[in-house]
Parts: sequence; C-alpha cells; structure tokens
Amino acid sequence: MKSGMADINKDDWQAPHRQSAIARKLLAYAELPDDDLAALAALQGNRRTVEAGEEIPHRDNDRKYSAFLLTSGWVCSYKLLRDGSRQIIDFRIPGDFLRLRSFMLQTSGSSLEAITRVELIEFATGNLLRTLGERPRLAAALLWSASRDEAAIVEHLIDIGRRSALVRTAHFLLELRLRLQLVGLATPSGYDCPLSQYLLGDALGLSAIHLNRILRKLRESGLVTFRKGTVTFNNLSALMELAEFDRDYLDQGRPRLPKPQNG
Amino acid sequence: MKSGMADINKDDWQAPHRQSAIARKLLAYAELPDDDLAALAALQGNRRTVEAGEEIPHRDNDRKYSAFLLTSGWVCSYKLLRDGSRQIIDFRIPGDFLRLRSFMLQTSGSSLEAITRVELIEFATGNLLRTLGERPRLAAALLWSASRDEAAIVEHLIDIGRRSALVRTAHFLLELRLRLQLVGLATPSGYDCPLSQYLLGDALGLSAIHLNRILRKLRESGLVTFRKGTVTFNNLSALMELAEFDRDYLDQGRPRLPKPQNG
DNA sequence: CGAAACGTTGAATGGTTTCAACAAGAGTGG
DNA sequence: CCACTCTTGTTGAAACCATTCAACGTTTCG
Repeated sequence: MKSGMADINKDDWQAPHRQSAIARKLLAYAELPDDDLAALAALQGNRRTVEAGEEIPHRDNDRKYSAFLLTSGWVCSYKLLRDGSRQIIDFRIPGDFLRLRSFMLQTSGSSLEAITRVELIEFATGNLLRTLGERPRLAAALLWSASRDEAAIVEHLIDIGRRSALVRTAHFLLELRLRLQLVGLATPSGYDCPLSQYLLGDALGLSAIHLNRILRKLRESGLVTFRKGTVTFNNLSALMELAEFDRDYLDQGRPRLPKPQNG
Repeated sequence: MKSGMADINKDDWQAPHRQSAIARKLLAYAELPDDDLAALAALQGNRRTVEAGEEIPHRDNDRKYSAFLLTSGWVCSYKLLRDGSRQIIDFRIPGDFLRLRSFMLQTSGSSLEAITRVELIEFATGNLLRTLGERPRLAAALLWSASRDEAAIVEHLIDIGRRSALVRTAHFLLELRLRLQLVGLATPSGYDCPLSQYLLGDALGLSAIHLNRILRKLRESGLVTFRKGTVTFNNLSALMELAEFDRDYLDQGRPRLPKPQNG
C-alpha cells in the first residue's frame, strides 16, 4: 500500500542528503571553493521549526524583519483578498530563501504559511552585501538563484495569464519537478508533493473543483497522475509537448560558472 | 483639441527633468551623496535609441548579453506562446532597468519591445557587484528598486490570478500611476499613457475586446478615463476602494534610508 | 483618397465558477 | 472500538464571465 516512489516518510520532508539543499543547488551552477561555502554557512543563524499550517513570522521576536533559509518542508507565499479568496504566489521548497529581497521593502506584502512541518535557518542580511562584494563567485551563484526564483514567478504569471487550465496545470507540475530535482527531491519520473487541491487551485487561479476535473483529465490521458501526495509522470515527453515546456531557463544541462580567471 | 493634462509632446516621452529618472527614483528612497551618484553614473555606458515597435536586442553587437537602463520611453517585456497569444509581463518606464537580473541566466526567457521611441543606456554589470560592495547606500537603494520591481510583478500576478477584470484593470492603472509618479511622469490626477488596448489586454490577460468594455464601464462609473493616450482619474478614492488598493509597498510616504551611522 | 492601426459594439459560444451533494480518509474523544 | 467531525477529494447542473467572430467607426499617415 505504500508508494513505491521514494522511501521518504510522509511526515518528514527533509532532504535525505548530507549536503544542505542550498549548497546542493548553488553547486549545480558554480563550483564553489570551501571558503565560499564557509562564508555562506557563516551567514546562517539560529534554527527554528514551524508546524504545518502555521504562519512564518515577519519579525524576529520584536526585533527587526528577518529573512530565512528553508532547509526542510514546503512553504507557500500568498496574499489574501478582500472577498476571501487567496492567490498563492509561490511554493517554496528546501534550499529556497524566504523574504531575501522583499525584506528590503520592510513591508509585509505577502504572507508565508508552512504547508508541512518546516525547518528554517535565520539568514543574516546585514553583512550579506559586504560578503558578496568580497566573494564574486558566491555572489554570482546567489544572484543566479535569485534570478531563477524570479523567472519562476514570471512563468507562473504567464501560466495564469494566457494558458488554458489544462496546459497551465501541466506546466506548473513540470516546473515544480525541475526545481525539486535541483535539490534532489524529485526523480525524472515524479516527486512527493504535499499540496492539497485547494492549495494548487489557489496557486493556479482555479477553483479547487475545476482543478479536480483538470487533474482527472491529465490522469485519464495518461500524462500525469497526482494522487495521495505523489506526482507521477506517466508520459513525460507528451506532457512537455502539451505544456510547451521548451524552456531552458531552468537549465538542466549544467551551465557551470567558469573557473576564476584572475587571482 | 490638445490634452490639457501635461504639455508633453505626444511623440516625446522623455522625462522633462534635469535629473535622470533613475537618480530621481533612488533619491526617493535614500539620500545619496554625490560620490554615490557619480559611481552610479560611472556604470553607465553608450547611449542608444530604439524606434517604436522594434525589438531591444539581447546581445550587444555579437558581444555578450547586456543590461540597459531605460531613460526615456516605454518598453514591454513579454513572452509569445505557441498559439500566437502573448503575455506581457511588465511595462518598463523611464528609470527602470532592463534585464538587470534576468541576464544572470544568460537566456532569453522574455523578449523586450519598444512601445514608443526609446532611449537606452548600456549598463556595466561586470563591476556592479564590486561597486555595490564598496557603496552600501547605493547598494541598498538599488536593491530597494529591484524589490519594488519584483513586488510589482507579484501584484500583477495577483491581478490576473484572482481579481475580476474590472478590479484588475483598475488596480493595474493605479499601479502604473504610482510608478510613474516616482519619476515625475504622473500627477495624482493622471498620466500620459502610450498603451493601446491590445497591449493593455495582453498585460491583463484579457482580450482587447473585453478590455474595451471594462474601460467603458470604468469611464461611465466616473472612476477613470483612459482615452487618446491619457489616463485621468475622475474619482481616485472610489477607484482605490474598488481596486482594494490599500497596499503600501509603493510607499508614497518617504521611507528614507537613515543617514550613515558609522564612518 | 486609400490603407492600416486602433477603437467600439452585438451576438453566439465556451470555459470556469458556483452551488449542492456525497464519498473517503484521518484524527478525536467517548 | 465506534461514532463523530473535519479535511480533502469527487461529480453534476446551472449560472456567469470572458472569448471569439463579425462588422463597422475613427484616426492617422503616406
């Protein structure tokens, strides 16, 4: 009766790797010497756990706004509207930053909610700029990561703006797959996914009811199956064709940053 | 027969100020000493003009990818889909950067098209990080600007994801107003706007036909009028109420960066 | 003047939402 | 263990919003 996909406990969404998710992700872009990784680690502060369903606080115990690094679990950033509906802006997965840039505005904007139990690390933004000024390779890797985040939001915008519900859903599931793969939480054939149909619907700008029908259609077409917390790609190439997933910004090929050129 | 709003020539969308739009924008956030402004100017390279309707090239004359600073005119960044439809991701106005972050991915992603005749300045990204490492106030101001850009895209996403066509259109017009005001291209009562209904529709995820009806409704309700390249707010507070424009991320109050605290 | 781009309106079609109802599983306390 | 509730998933039918198709008016420009 257990899913054969991966032997990850249903309640434990931690990355099963010795390397941290963020390091794993950055190393997919650039080879970073040990002192760069050490500098990255030096920016990390206290650990913290947030239970599923709870908000992730904006301010650190009556101190200033704070940014986090997500090391385990899923989070969604969303905004509530007056009529009670909700738009989910992005799902955040291990290795992603929370509020790394929006904290600049010192304003709420969007809220963050833990979808599963979540592990966070406080991230020191005070010395961030100085560190990056001294470590161009680390800076490039972090900028690359930030650009990826923004590109994902842009694709999300295109999804809900101009793609049909079917294509949109397919595209979004493929998008998640690529992001998860980068931190070792997905295989080419599928991944574990703790999202309810309500959450997915709120992300895709669809009612949960309609999303349900769309998921059925995708399943009955033999393209993707999303059931019981698991996404399985039954026909990946056909799905990518349907979703016009010809994009390369999530660069599976490894576009490594060239070795440093001068001292 | 001429619009009474502003005496800007219809074909000349240049900011009528001695200060550059980018400086004007950054100064709205932080008081920058002259050497910071000089450092900003030092990052600027060759000027270039692009005619209305033309693409803004990805690569600089067979050299590498390049970023630009938009000094005059309107640009849209968009993506074309297989079925021929188009999603406009963002309109860029004077003082905005083009491809400042997406150039990190060294990939196309979205395209840029000049809506009006446009003036650009090449922006040196090579020494950008080092400069910012040495100039924390300038760095903070640029990060603030980048965060604002991203916040605008997020609001755009919420618009098309969960807001009705009417609210969405109202909200988007208010959003543009705030951005334009920051560089002196809008008054509280309105602004000149070179967008066709096709462009606006492609931004809002609506057909131009439906957008036309929405604009009529907004006009007949006495809220906003968008005609002949001019947006006029006839009842600003009622419009903001309709659009639930209670947001403060575009901080009209001046949240100035405090003076430097140590040498 | 003619052409092209943009704006405007009506009517039919269709995708999505809403309302309503029910099924299945997980967790709780008796 | 069993009811009980709560959340999530599933399906049908009616209502609605937005798109498409088609036509025509308007402005600009060569």
